[in-house]
Amino acid sequence: MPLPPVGEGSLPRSFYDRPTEIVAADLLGKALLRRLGGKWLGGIIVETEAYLAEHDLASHSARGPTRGNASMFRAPGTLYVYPIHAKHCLNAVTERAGRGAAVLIRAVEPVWGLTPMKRHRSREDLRRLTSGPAMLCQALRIDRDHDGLDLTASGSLRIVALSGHPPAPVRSGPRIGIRHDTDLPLRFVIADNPFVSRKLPQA
DNA sequence: ACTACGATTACCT
DNA sequence: GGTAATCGTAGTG
Repeated sequence: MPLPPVGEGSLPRSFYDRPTEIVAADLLGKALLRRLGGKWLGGIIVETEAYLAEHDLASHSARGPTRGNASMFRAPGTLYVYPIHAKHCLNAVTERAGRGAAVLIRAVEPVWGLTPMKRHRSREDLRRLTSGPAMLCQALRIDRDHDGLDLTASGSLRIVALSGHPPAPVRSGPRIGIRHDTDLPLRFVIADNPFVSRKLPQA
C-alpha cells in the first residue's frame, strides 16, 4: 500500500449516522489519514470502542453536555478530541446530532508517513507507534485544536474506505481503562492484528 | 481558587 | 505483572 488512498474520498455523513456499535465495527479496516507538512500520514484502523448515548456510564456524554464534551453532541462525522492524562484521544461522533455517542479509535496499523510518525513519537518500533489511543494522536499530531472538525469534509483529517481491501474478521470484547459498564462487549478489533493496544481476553 | 481524577503511557521488577 | 508521571476538566466553596 505505497500511496495513501486520498482519491477515494471521506466516508459520508450517513456512514456515521447509524447505531454506534455498527459504526465501531465498520470503521475497522478503514484508513485514518492526516495531512501534515505536505505529506499524508496514517494507517488502517484495527481497534475501536463504542461509547453509547444511553445507559452507558463510561461515556463522557453520560452526565450531559459540558464545555469539554460539546462536540460529542454535534453532527455525526464530527471529530471529538479530548485530553486525558496530559495526552489526547480521538473519536468520531455517531448517530444524530444531540445524542452524545461516539467511537473511540484506539489503534491503527501504521502504513503512511512512517518516518514523520516515528519522529513525533520519538520511537522506532512500529508496534509502539500507533497502538493506543493517545499514541496514535501523538504520531499524527492531533490535539484539542482539532476538536470539532468535520471528518466528512475534504480537510487535513479524513477517514476513507480502502477499495479492494478484504473484509477483516471482527471480534469484540470489554472496553479498556473504564470503571463503569465494564462488561459491555463494545470494544472491536481485527482478529489477530498485531497492532491492537491489547489482545482480547481469552474466551 | 482549590482539589480530585481520568476512554493513558512508559518504565520498572 | 505494577506504578509513577502529568495536566486539563469539572465539581465544590
